[in-house]
Amino acid sequence: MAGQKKKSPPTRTPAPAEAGASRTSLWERLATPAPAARTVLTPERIAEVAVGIADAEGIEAVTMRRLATELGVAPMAAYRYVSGKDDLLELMVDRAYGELAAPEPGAGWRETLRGLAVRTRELVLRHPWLVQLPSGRAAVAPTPNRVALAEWGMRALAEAGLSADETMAAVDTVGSYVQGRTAAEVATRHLMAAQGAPGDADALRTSMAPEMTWLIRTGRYPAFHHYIGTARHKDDPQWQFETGLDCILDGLATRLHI
Amino acid sequence: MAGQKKKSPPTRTPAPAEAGASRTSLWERLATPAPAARTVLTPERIAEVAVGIADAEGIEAVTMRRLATELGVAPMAAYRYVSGKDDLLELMVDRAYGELAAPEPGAGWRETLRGLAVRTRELVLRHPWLVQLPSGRAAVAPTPNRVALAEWGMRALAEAGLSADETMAAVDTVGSYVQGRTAAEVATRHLMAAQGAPGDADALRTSMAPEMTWLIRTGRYPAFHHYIGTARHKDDPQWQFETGLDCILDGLATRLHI
DNA sequence: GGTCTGTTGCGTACAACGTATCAAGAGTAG
DNA sequence: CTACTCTTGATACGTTGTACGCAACAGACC
Repeated sequence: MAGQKKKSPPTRTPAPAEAGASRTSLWERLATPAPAARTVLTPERIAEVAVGIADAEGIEAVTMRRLATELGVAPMAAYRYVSGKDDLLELMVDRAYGELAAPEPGAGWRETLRGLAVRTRELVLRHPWLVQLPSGRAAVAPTPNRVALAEWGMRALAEAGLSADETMAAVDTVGSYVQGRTAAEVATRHLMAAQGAPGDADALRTSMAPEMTWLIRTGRYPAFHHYIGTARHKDDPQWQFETGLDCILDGLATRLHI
Repeated sequence: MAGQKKKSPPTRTPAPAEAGASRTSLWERLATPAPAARTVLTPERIAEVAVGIADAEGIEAVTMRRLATELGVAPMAAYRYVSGKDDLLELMVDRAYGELAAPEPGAGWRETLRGLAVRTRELVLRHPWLVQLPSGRAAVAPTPNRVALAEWGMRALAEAGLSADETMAAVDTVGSYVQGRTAAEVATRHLMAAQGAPGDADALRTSMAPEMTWLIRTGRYPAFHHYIGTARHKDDPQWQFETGLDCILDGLATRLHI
């Protein structure tokens, strides 16, 4: 089934320029076992190098030219494997999510879901660009390893005897929370890191982004001001993340009677 | 305090090119009452026109040139008011969030939080680009109207007698969920709208994006396959949103004893 | 009313990006 | 060795964001 004699069908469609209609899903294209010729470039290597750039210098440093340079290859070479930059980003996302290991089957649904959420947060902190993708498509694209994450969550809930709708709602709820919360955490960290305004000692004292400091001073947000002033865990994103997560898991247990 | 005689201080700093160090927060710059000269352009009009473009043709149609054309103005004119495209996006986001009205004070914390979440989802569905921003900074920037949303949430929880940490955790948890869930919903809708692959009747029957269909067929995701095949509310994002939201509200009530 | 001052908008220009297109190269099968 | 196919290179184009300097206008004061 691998190699035919004459007029062998093209083994891998060369990234069909995303022609509106028949967009074969990148993963489908990549699944053909790569018939081997002069193979200098592979999707894995492309993804690995791109992830390396993004980790080291941020997602905005990942340009097709920079990637090519890093790969020691001409600027257009990677286009044989990805149909455009969006595909590249999807490849990167999938590689990153590939770092997540499957949960051990023994644990209960709650421990499993909690572990997946916590480890996903750690993954995002390791690769902050996961929640800073410039594409919007890649940010939520169903890549194989990302779908695997949902699969694990659903398997964990199988024991609970929920309906299909309830199971999906539970998994998606936790997933949405993780995505939203980690995005906010990474953004906050970036805002704080970018501060350097002189004379804004308030910003450092209250550990707040300077833009936020000014907003607070307008007096439009008394409750916000009060709470942010007295909160003790304000600089403990892990506590915030896990507190919210535990609330959600409580809620699932309560409402779904599990 | 408004007009001095001679050597009057410059009334509005002309968008200081974002010089790393002293980044005055856009909102601070805009707060100076605009000393009136030949005012053809205002931040409000810029935001309004930009939002109009994004609503009609998607966020990728919003370029500085296109914006200038629509404003009937030279390409660089808007740079007097925004220091770059990121600022423009922030302006747009804030204008969109400005559509949200403050909740009525009478209701309890749960109804208020629920109403804010539901109405925020409707807002995002009205302006899908809110969760497709190419910047990542603008996507989570604390703009005045967005902070106002958090403020309302905190005021609603004031009656519940929670600690500052608990209050912030509750508001941020709901907010993160809304952000994550709506982003996924908008992305799914886009994926489905972009489908047109011939011969993929399965995609339509199961109302799944074609990329997802292929992934499922690999057999790597049996639980996912099973649940998505039997779920009845699979095409009812509102049900999914509200179910998850109610779970979270339940969880807050349970864990925080309110 | 004339002049002065500073803000507002315009025009040009450039570097960087994503990507289309075609030609050349490497490798294997016969 | 020859023919064929897949892979990479080179070149180039259109579009984007934006730096820079200059011209036009409004109002304040003499």
